[in-house]
Amino acid sequence: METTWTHRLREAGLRVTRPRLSVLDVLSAHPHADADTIVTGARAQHPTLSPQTVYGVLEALVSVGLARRIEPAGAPALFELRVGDNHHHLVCRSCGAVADVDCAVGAAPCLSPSDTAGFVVDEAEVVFWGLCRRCHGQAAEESETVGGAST
Amino acid sequence: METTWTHRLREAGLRVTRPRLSVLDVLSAHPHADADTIVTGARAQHPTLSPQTVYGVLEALVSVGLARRIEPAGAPALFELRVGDNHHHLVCRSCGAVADVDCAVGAAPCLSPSDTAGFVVDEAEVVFWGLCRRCHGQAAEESETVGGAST
DNA sequence: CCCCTTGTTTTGAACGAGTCAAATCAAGGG
DNA sequence: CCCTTGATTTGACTCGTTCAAAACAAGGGG
Repeated sequence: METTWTHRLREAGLRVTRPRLSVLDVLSAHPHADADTIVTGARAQHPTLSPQTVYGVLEALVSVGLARRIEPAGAPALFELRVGDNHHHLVCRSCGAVADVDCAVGAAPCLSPSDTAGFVVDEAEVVFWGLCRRCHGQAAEESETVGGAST
Repeated sequence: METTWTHRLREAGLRVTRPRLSVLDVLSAHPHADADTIVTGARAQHPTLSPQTVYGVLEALVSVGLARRIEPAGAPALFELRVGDNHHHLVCRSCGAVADVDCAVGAAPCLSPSDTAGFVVDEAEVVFWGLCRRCHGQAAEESETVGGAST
């Protein structure tokens, strides 16, 4: 349904505007998009949209819990619509691709550090670093080539 | 021993210079310092030290494995000398204080996401978010005051 | 249906953290 | 003591993001 976002926005106490619907559309199509990707994508529907507006929309969505911001080290922030389940992420060191992971084993094993040093912990954020299938495949090919085989 | 760092640097194939020793000193005293703190601290020993030099030193230390860089979301990067054990961190949402945590339960439970979506994972990074003892205490005091009690 | 209020968007400038590049300098082997 | 090469310095610059003021429009009240 097309008007689902309209309802979600109003339920959250936000006005329904074109920039917001465009951003939500882009996020549906790109589940882990950075601000720049969102600006570019949203301009398909709203060509005059400015980056600042997108930042404003994203902040509004995050603050009412319709979107979540993730910030992998060394990369611009990413936004996703999957909220409320505190899932984690796989990040490719080579191409930056991101995939979702449900919390590792059972409920929330990572929420139990052995010694919290007096901290009251409310969230455990986990990032798995590695290579995505494609980049890992390329790395393997290259080492083969280096090894001698060609073509 | 004062010359320990001298040996470590040489072992790593790095020249021993004043900026490097100063940075290492500051990191010993501040186990989770950001670049700015390091610049300020190191200037006690080397007043003309520039930020760019510190960035250079830090990059050198990280690249040879004498230091580790951590990047909590929404804050400047921090550097620490505790390396080689892939421990994790507690971060205070209020004041930014950081404490070390040994990996949660047993060996490395977090290194086993249920479904890796084709990724080859080489590291699991865990950040526990919450409030440190001091900030949690202040928050409690304030809600008490709001609730009615005083003094 | 129009007006008014208030939240949004727009415009444009500014910021902090970090990077890049060329020139100078000094560590430490010969 | 000199020379090579890596390290530091200087300065400009980039990127992602935030700030502020003015123009605008969503949508409730009359």
